[in-house]
Amino acid sequence: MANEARPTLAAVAARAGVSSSTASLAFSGSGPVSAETKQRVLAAAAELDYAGPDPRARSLRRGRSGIIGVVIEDRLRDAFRDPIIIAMLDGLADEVGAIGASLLLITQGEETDGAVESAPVDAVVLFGCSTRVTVSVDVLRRRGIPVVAIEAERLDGVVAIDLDNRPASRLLASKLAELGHRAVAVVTLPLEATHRRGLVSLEHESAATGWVATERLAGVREVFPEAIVWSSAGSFIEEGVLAGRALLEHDAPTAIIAQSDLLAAGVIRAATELGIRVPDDLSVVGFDGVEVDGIELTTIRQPAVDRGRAAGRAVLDLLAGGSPADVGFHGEFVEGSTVGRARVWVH
Amino acid sequence: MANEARPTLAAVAARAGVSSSTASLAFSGSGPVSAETKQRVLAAAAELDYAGPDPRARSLRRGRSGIIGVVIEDRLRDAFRDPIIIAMLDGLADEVGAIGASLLLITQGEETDGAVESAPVDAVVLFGCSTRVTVSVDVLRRRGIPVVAIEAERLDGVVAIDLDNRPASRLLASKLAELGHRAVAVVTLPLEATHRRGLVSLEHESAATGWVATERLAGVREVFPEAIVWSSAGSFIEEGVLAGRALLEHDAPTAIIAQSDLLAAGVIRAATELGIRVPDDLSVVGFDGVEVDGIELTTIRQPAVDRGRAAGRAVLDLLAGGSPADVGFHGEFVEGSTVGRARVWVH
DNA sequence: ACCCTGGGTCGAATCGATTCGATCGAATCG
DNA sequence: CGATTCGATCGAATCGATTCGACCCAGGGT
Repeated sequence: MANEARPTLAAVAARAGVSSSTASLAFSGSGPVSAETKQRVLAAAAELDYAGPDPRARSLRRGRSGIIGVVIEDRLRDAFRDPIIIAMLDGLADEVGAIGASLLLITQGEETDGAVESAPVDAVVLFGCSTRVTVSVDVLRRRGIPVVAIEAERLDGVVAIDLDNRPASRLLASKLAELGHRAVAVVTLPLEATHRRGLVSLEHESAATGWVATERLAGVREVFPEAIVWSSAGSFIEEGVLAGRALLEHDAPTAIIAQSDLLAAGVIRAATELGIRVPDDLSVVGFDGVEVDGIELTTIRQPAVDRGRAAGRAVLDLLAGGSPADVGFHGEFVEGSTVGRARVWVH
Repeated sequence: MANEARPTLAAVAARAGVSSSTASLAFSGSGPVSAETKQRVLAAAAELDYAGPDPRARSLRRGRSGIIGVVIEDRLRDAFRDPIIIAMLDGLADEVGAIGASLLLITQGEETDGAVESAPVDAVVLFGCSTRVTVSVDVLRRRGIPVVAIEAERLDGVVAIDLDNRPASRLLASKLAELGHRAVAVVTLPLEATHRRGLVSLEHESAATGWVATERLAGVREVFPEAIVWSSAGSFIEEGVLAGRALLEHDAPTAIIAQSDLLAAGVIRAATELGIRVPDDLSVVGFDGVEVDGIELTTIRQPAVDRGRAAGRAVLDLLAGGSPADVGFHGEFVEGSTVGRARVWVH
C-alpha cells in the first residue's frame, strides 16, 4: 500500500498535464478531445491505477444514477417464487437496459421502511404494492422521481400498467357457471399485508388491502356472490395445497378458482392427495398463464413480459420529460383440461 | 409549479434560521441538536416540501451508497427461473438488509458491459459468474470495492462462498455405480458463456468456462470417465426435457445425472413422454434440493439460503474493514425415489 | 471564585466529478 | 486577405449534503 488515498480524476489530469475538465472529457467522450491528449490521459490513468470516474460523484453532478428502484412488498423469496413476477421484471430490465440502467430491489417491509426514500434512484416501479406505500410515493413525488406501478392500486401521479383483472376473473367464473357449477370456492392471493392464511369473512374481505386479489375476487363475486373465500399467504404451490386441503374437507365445492397458476397447481395436488379427480370431481382454474407441474390448466394468460416492458417504456418516457398515459393489458382465456361439468356430490 | 428548483437542505436551514450543518444534524440525528431546533428544521422542511437529504449527495459525501451489486451472467428471466438462485439472493438480501442496504441487479452481458464499473455500489456479489468478469473485478479492486463470489471460480482478492460441488457429484455418481449403472449420461448447466445446447465433445469440455458445471462434471468423471455429456442452455425444466429426449433416443443410458433439479425434472418428463419408467428403466439424479413437480428426487441438497447469508455476512465484514475467509458449504445427499438398480436394456 | 466539561451551533472545507463560458490558434469561406 | 467558425483546452462554478474544528455558554467539581 504505497499511496494512501485512491487517485481522483484531478490527479490523473495533473499527471497527464491537462486540466481536469479535459480529463473528464477524455473519459466521458462528450466533447472534442484530440486523440493524442486522450491517449495521454488514459496512460496517466493506467499508471495511477485509476479505475474511471467515481459513480457516486458522477451521479450527484449529473443528477442521474442510472438506477431504477423496484419496490416489492414481500420477501424476495416469496415474490420471486412466482414466475409471473420474474417475467415482468425481465421485461422491465430489458427495456430500461437500453439506457444502461439497472434495477435496485427494494423490499418494503415493516422494518426496512425508509429504504425507498434513501436510495439514489432515478425512477421507481411499484410491483404489486398495497396502499401502504402511499407515504413513500409522496416522498418520491416531492423529489420529482417518476413512479410507475404494476399491479397496484391507482395512485395520483403514478403511471399504472394495468390488467383487466376483474373482467378476466369474471369470465373464468362465468365459464364455470355455464358448466353448472354453483358451489365454488376462491383461493386468493394475500388479501392483507399481514399475509394471514385462512378463510375470509365478508368483513375481512372489505378491509382487504391487496389490490390485485381484491380486483380478481370482485370479478368472481359478480358471478358467484356467495363463493367461499380462502386467502393464501403467498403465491406458491404449497399455499395452494394448504388451501385445497382446507376447502375440500370443508364444503365439497365443485370448482375452485385460484388467483394464480401456482395456487391452482397446489389445489390440484391437494385434490389428488385426497383422491379427488380433476376435472371429473373438481374443476380448477388459475390465473397468469405460466406452466406449472406440466399441467394443462384452464386459466387466464397475461402478457407479463410485455407488461414489464410497458413499465420500462413508461419509465424511459418519464425520465425524458414525457407524461405517458396508463397502459391497460388484456388477459386472454386459455382452455385447459382442468375444467369439466359440475359433478353432483352424493352426500 | 410555483418554485422552479427543488428545495435543498441549505434552503431549509435558511428558513429555519439555522446553519446547514445544524439542519443536517437534525435530519441524520448524528450529533447533538436541541429538541426545539429540530422541530423548527422539520417544520421548515414541511413548509418547503423538502423530502429529506438527497441520496446522491449523501452517498458522495459519505462514500457509501447503501447498495450492494449483484452480478448475474444470464438474463434475469433465465437466472431467476431456478429457485436455488432466488434462495441465495434471499439470504443475501436478508443479511445486508441489517445495514439498510439493497441489492442492485446487474446483468453482465455482451452489450451491457460497463454496468458494474459505473454503478455506485459499496460491494459486489458475483453469482455464478465465469472468468469473463475478471476484467470488471479488476476495476472493482482498484476502486477498493469488496467482491464476494457465490458459485464462481476462485479469483484473487475475492471472498468465495463455496460448495463441495465435486465430491458431492462424485457421491451421486458412485451411488449409481454401486447400483450397477455403467451407461451414464450427464446433463450439465451451461458449460460456456454462449449457452450452446447439445452434446459436448472432450475438447469443448476442456474449454468450458462455466465453473460450477465444470466442477460437478469433474466429480462425475472420477467415477464415470466415459460418461456422455449434454450441455443445457440453462437451468430450466424445458432444457431438461430437450436433453432427456436427445439422450434417451441417442444411447439408451441407464442413468442420467442432471446438474440441477430443474434439469432432472425435465429429463423425467422426457422419459415419461417416451414411455420410459423412472426409476425402473431409468435412474435420474439432480442437484440442489429444491422441490419440482412434486417429484421425490434423489439429489444433493445445498443450503442455498445459508450460502446467501454467508455471502451477506462476508460483505458486511468487508465493509467494516475486516478480511473474512472463504466459506465452504456441504451438499447433503438426499435419497429420493428416482434411482434404482441398473436395468439391462434389451436391444 | 475558577477551571473544566460538554451540549449546541456555526463556518468552512470536502467528497469527485461535470459543465458552462471563455480563450486561443488554425482552418475555412467569401 | 480579413472575418468567421470550429476544434481543443482551461478555469471556475456547481451538484447537495456531511463533517471537522472552533466557539460560546451554562452547569458541575474543587
